[in-house]
Amino acid sequence: MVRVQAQVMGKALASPPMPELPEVEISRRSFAERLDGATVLGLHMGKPLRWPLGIDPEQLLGARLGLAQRRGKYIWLPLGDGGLLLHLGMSGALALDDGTAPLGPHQHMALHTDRGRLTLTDPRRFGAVVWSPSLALDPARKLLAGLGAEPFDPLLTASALRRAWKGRRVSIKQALLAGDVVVGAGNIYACEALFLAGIRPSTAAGRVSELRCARLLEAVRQVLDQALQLGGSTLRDFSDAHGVAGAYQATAQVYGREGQACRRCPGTVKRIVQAQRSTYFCPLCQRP
DNA sequence: AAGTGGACCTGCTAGC
DNA sequence: TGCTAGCAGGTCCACT
Repeated sequence: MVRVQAQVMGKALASPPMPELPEVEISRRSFAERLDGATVLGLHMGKPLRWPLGIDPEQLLGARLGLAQRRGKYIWLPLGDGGLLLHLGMSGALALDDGTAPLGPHQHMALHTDRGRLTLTDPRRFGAVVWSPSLALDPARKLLAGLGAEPFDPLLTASALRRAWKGRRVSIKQALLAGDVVVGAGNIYACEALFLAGIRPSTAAGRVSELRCARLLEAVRQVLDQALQLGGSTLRDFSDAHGVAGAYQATAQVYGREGQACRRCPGTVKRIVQAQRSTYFCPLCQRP
């Protein structure tokens, strides 16, 4: 199991980065094909997660799993007549093993199948495992209803972003993070994408021109794609189902780099707080 | 309608 | 050294 110290420029991060879209997608890929068609032998739930499971695990015995899909940061795992909606919250990680090792204190879900055991390790328990009779019915319907477009959806365009954000007075950083227009950019990637696009995070979303929306969309795609290729950003909490840690974090341009030199210009990376979250940016590269 | 802030939770760290 | 307060963050929800 690969474990890399979480550090940036020699300085330990205050807290590990969280699962964002690339991490969720990598998790999904790491077990989806293996469990497609598997039979459930048992489902064990540990300490309460964000919501109750919503079904008696006994009712799932013998049910067949389908191919796991992703929508935003949610994973939909078809199961029997319905499915499980999974969310990794801020500290969750999925792992596939042979089911022989005893469960750790933070492993709050264990799905035993004839092809291995899928576990959710989630120390902070902001994650979720929820039964839903289908994607079109509650609770899945309600949870997925407010999600914006998938960032790699070819139908998503700069003019669509411009239209959606027109008149909105919240900052572009908060608008991006809200995920109601485009999903997938959490705090890290939102900061990184705005840096790449040269947009000041505090700029009102409604004041971002279509040209800059185009740059931002391009930047979001670039940042997420790079993270996917590098295996996700998290070095400590996150790992895929084989326990392989990600390497994106080392390439961060601004995130977690307050007071350090900008990698593009003579400026210094600044940190501000927006909606109770840290935002990192370069005041010289990123214009209002 | 749009925006704001609280709640959830626990590991880590800075500061006393 | 040992303790504690504060911070990190994704999402939903209640409230303005």
